[in-house]
Amino acid sequence: MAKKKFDKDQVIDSVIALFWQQGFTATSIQQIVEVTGLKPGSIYHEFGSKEALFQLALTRYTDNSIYEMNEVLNTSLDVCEGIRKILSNLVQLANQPEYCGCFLIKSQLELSASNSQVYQYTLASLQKTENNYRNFLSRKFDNEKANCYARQLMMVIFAIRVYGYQDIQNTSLLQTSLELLPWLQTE
Amino acid sequence: MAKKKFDKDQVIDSVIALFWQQGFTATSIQQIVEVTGLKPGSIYHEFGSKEALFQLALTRYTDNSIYEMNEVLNTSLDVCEGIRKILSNLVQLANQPEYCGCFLIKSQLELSASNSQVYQYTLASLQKTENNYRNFLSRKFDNEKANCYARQLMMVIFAIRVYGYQDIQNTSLLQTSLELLPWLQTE
DNA sequence: TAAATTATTGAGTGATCATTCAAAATTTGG
DNA sequence: CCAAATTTTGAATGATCACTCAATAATTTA
Repeated sequence: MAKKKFDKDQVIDSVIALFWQQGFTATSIQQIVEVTGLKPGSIYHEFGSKEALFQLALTRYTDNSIYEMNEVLNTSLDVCEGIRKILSNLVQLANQPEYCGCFLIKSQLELSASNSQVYQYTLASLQKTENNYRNFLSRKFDNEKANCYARQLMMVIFAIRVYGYQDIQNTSLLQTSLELLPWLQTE
Repeated sequence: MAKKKFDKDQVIDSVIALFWQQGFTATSIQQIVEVTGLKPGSIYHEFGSKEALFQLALTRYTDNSIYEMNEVLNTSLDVCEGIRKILSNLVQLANQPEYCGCFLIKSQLELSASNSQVYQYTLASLQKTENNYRNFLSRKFDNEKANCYARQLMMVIFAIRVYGYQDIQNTSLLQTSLELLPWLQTE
């Protein structure tokens, strides 16, 4: 067996930014060739298709997002403080000049008309995210409340992700988010 | 002057659905040829470019959306009732099987990396929508409150637009929206 | 009706699209 | 070190992309 020369993980990493910024359709294999340094043949030998590579990139993004999310949540002493930290981080991202939204949401909107496997994946992943928040919230709240709050939280996160393109002052987006979720205030 | 044979407005109307569903990049001139019955030459003679036609389609969608929004608002006796009707309509749209989100938001996310004129238009249009809500809310609330509530409302609307892809039961999305905006309850 | 003006045509432009594959290079097992 | 296995190559595939333009058709003006 011949050993692989290039690092598959590294290729996926460099491709994430491309797909994230431009979307699936607007990103060409040629651009992937330029960014990765691989030739078309190598890309297709390793990944099979543009769509399969896109799925790998999106999966890595999602897994990484959920991992980081849980890291913030699990290092917080208070449940609500953890959520607040998450929201604060999202708003901070939204205020960066090179902000390009949420890869998962962008993909969902772009591919919604196709009903492809990748689109189904975005649906499932966002549901998984909500479930993750619900589980975390049930540390503090009863099941009914955790359920309601998790959905509210998801909606506010969606809102931040989209509103983030609008350039308003740094603090305002976070403030409005906290107004929408009064139960986040522990005091 | 030779009289025009085809109805420009009608062409734009048939093209809206195409761009709305598939996005700018994924929609080809060939598809536009098929849908409108026009030949490529006619399309370019009349509209100049794919992007210009897209802009016309998006502008009509936006103008129409704001018109319909104001129609609902102005035929409501109470300010909050008007807003509730808007939200209810949006949720109802989101629950239709052929739901394809908000054309403006989809375009914003797709074109955000390009920083094109169309992208700038999406930013301005969504800002205009928020201003419209703020003006309406100031019928009932003082300026400060109208400002806060308009932003909250925009965020909830963004959230509905995105969450709408997830297939949850009909009532749940509206209920969560109303939970997020308790000031909508007049009683 | 004749001439001028404009709309429409549709085959054709070169560029770029995702993808392929036989050949070359590389690596490993014996 | 040789042979088998695997990776990598990169030119080439046909399809499709947005777009053009000289020719034709339709309409208006004079």
